[in-house]
Amino acid sequence: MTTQTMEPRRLGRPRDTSRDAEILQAARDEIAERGYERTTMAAVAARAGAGKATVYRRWTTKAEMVIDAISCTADAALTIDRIPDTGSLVGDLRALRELKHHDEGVWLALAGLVSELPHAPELASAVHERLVRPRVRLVRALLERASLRGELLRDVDLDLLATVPSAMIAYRLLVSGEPLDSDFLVQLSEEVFVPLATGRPARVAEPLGVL
Amino acid sequence: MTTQTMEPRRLGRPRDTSRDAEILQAARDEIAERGYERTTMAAVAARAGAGKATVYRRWTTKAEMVIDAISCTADAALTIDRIPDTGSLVGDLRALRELKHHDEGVWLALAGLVSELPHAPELASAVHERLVRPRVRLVRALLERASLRGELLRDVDLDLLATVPSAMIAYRLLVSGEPLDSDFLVQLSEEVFVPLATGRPARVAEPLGVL
Amino acid sequence: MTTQTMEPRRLGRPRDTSRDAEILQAARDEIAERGYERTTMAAVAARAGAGKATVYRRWTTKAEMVIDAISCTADAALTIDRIPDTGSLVGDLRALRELKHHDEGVWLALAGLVSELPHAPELASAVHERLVRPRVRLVRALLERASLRGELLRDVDLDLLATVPSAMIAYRLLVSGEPLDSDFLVQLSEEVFVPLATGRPARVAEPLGVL
Amino acid sequence: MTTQTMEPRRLGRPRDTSRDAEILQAARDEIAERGYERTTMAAVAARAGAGKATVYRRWTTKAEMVIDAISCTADAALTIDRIPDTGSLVGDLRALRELKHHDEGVWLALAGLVSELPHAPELASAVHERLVRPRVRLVRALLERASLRGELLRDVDLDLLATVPSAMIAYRLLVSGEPLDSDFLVQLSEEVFVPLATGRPARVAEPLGVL
DNA sequence: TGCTAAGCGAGACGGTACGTCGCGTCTTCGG
DNA sequence: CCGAAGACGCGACGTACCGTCTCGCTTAGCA
Repeated sequence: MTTQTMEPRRLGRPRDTSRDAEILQAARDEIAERGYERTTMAAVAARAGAGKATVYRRWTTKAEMVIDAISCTADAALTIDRIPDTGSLVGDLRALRELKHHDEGVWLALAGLVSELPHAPELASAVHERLVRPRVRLVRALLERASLRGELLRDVDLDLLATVPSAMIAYRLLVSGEPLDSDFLVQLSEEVFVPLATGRPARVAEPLGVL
Repeated sequence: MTTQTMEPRRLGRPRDTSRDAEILQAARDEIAERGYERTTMAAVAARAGAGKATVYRRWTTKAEMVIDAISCTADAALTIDRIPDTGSLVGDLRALRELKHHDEGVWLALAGLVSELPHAPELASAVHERLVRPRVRLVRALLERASLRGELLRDVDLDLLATVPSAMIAYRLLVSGEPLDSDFLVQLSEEVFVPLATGRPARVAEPLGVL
Repeated sequence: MTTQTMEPRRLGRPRDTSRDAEILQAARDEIAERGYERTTMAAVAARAGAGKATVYRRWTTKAEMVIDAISCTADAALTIDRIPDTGSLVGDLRALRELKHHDEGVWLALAGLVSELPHAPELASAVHERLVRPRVRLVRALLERASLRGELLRDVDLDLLATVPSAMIAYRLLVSGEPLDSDFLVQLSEEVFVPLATGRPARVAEPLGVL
Repeated sequence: MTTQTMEPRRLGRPRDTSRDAEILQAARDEIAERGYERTTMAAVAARAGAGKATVYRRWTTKAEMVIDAISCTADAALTIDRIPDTGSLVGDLRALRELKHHDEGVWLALAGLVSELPHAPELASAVHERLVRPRVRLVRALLERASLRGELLRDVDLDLLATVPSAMIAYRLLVSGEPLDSDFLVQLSEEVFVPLATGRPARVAEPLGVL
């Protein structure tokens, strides 16, 4: 047995994989400029200097393409390894805030997909797997780290707790339409998330906003 | 007594107000069946046995119509008056849960509007005023009632806190796609919201539904 | 019984029949400028200030539209009544040449349809009925007029004979690509058609070209 | 012996000239089945078991390929040498009819090219040279042979006359859509062409097919 | 009672995005 | 270097939906 996969040795000209990234970048740019709804497949293709067929060969649907576009970003690969252990949950979160290049774009692009999710299970699972889960998983990892330190309340449900930041951020961007300024992020972290996890009240005396 | 408004005394056939409710019901049905994106003004009109002009005479936009459709429901008018004062925040929330006829429909319809909000300020404020604010306001009223009882932590930000339940519910329905079962609502209330507001950990001794 | 037709009393906004002519004119203009192949439905619609749907509502196919476009012209309605009886076949043809506003456009548009005819029977019969037959019928009527005068040979097949001018004109425009100059038309008439019909040789002594 | 041309001695694998004929045959088959418009280069290549590049290496355009396809047939090489001198024009034409393997296919393929001719001069001249001229030239040669015999009218224009059969055949196949049955060919020859050339009426005593 | 203006169902209108398909070129691989 | 396969840029196709406009009718309220 030569190869472990049964792929039948692709014939013909292979996909130009460099076009993938260029098209996804064009998609991100269009979405950033015009929003999901007003983003056109033709415009994405034109911006990437590609034909529409080249786009549709890769993604059969605008939604699929957008998922790839917004999940293939640097900070999508944000893992617990890149968050230094500062010795406390509140410190770790502060470190996380400094790392994150404010991924508003991801959430705003998600806005356009939300209406499709209930009727497109594959799309929903892709969104979940690529966009939602990584963020929740990272928070959960921080909670587990804090748990090892003994910072957490005994009986708290980590799975539920880990969704709180994503929920609050999504709500602020998608529903109430306010920006993700750092005041909000600090407040979310130190007045909501940490007290909830540790059972200790927020340290209100401390000046808000590291940045 | 003349009319108090300067309306120039409408001539001609008056609008048939009974059509409003029928159209809104048709809109709700279509949205429930097909989702916001796939709902067509023509389909709503046809389902209501009306012409498109009859619909557009009342709402200039699909989004506006949908807002009316989903905000004109019984539990949209839920106010603090209808929540009995049970003597504790956790009890009040339990009463609220019993009152609420699970307004999933409202949130799912909201899903379709989310993508338009960043580009349609009027729509955004309508959504905010009609859908979001009433729910947040109700929660805030419950918090104020609890505050008078002395249940709350001194320095908690009521405005931020009051958005937590809406945020968690929106996230569950719109983003993670899970249903609003009562286990979740109990957990949200008693493991997240109440501890956050009062600073006291969840009453873990009490059975929390199935889990 | 009220009306003789069973038409069910058309509902809704009636077609704006004035758009028909404007679209057909736009189609003729586009075809004249760019040729049949390069004429686009979108371009025709845009030139007519119409939407594509308005065009497709009337003609489901480019070919159908073009047939209408080229058959709804003034000289399409050319009948024997408008050809004065000059007393001889050759004179009648001369009168015909003066009447005809050189319908090259019709034939050139036909060029684009020719490739579809063998596979589209409806199209073929439309082309035949609207474009070909009227021209052949006119010539045949002139032949019959000449026959009453006793100009014709006894045994000539009028049906076949009547197709000769159309065939020669089509061949010149579509196949050999030469223009329909008046020398050719005179020669066709006086060296080919009249001798063929009457059995008398062309009158070569006479100077060619009335015009 | 070196090559007589200055071609720089082609390197590498020589072109497989057997593919030419296979591709042209595939092209003819496709055109016969689907018509020129609906014939696809990809389909021709696939039918020939070839890649599109193999096709385009030989002909830069669908039209060019089709011209080759339809001009590389046996009776395309029909010359005056193969028409026995029967002693009369009408006899020579009868001999020609017996030789010709009814080249309907050529004319039907031409149908698809007609629409391109006005905008593609090279294509037009190729069509003219390869398809039209040989047929006209053959007829003209027969006319010249008849002229030597003294059969023709003195002042007839041979160039114009020689196009009549092609024009009538093209018209019948491309425009009126009727088949090239032998009745028509006989009538064309003996009631139209010969009388026109010789000035003598058709020999009506002889039975003309069915009619 | 009849007039009049606006409401009504129906559907045509100008736009615009969609996803598909064909053309003619280009790029990879194996022979 | 050829040949098979197929990706590429381009752009037309025909469909669907949006929000507006227009048709002929119905229906209230005023005269």
